[in-house]
Amino acid sequence: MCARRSMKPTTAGKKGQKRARQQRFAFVTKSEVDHLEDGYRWRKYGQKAVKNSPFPRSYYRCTKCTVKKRVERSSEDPSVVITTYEGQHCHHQTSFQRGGMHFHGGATVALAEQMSFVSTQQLYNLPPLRRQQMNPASSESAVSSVPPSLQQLNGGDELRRSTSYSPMASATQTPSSLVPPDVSFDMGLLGDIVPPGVRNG
DNA sequence: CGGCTTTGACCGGCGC
DNA sequence: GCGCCGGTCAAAGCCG
Repeated sequence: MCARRSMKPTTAGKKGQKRARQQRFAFVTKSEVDHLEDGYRWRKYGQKAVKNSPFPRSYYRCTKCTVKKRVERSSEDPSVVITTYEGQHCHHQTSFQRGGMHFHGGATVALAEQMSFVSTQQLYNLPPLRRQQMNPASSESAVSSVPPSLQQLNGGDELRRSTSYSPMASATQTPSSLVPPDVSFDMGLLGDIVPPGVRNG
């Protein structure tokens, strides 16, 4: 209303570094709620309506660190929520591990099993497909090893057709197949979300 | 009283 | 060079 941001070099002031070069990890989840409880405290700091989807995109930021989370619903399947994590948590879970009985100990595991790990690149390959140079080979993308199922989609137009998130359906049935033990999820995010024991199998 | 959510506006980058 | 889009901030309001 008044003097908004006097001089915030943050908005996009990273002109030198262009855009955040933090690890990004996106995955698809089938949930009614767009806010997935991953054990961290998220504070909503913005919401914008995107062209790709009739649903608005929500922006969350960890109250403990600078990790950001983007949540948007699929334009095809309102029940499908696309969550994109940016950055790594440098702290422990705030809650849910003790009093947060919302999920028991295996909550994280269940969560991971529900999710379909999709490389950000795939998400950026969706319809709009504007900037391809976003992450050509800078390995900026989160996942280096994409499951065969996903690769298939990545190679075909299926992803942007109607089977958008077919892998998710499979995930509901055979999640293990989507996440081979070879996958190198060194992105802290996954590591924080999924216990080491689970990642190893 | 504190914390979180909501809404609008502004900025920066990229595409055409 | 202009326009469009995405992303973030900031203030106000509401709820616990």
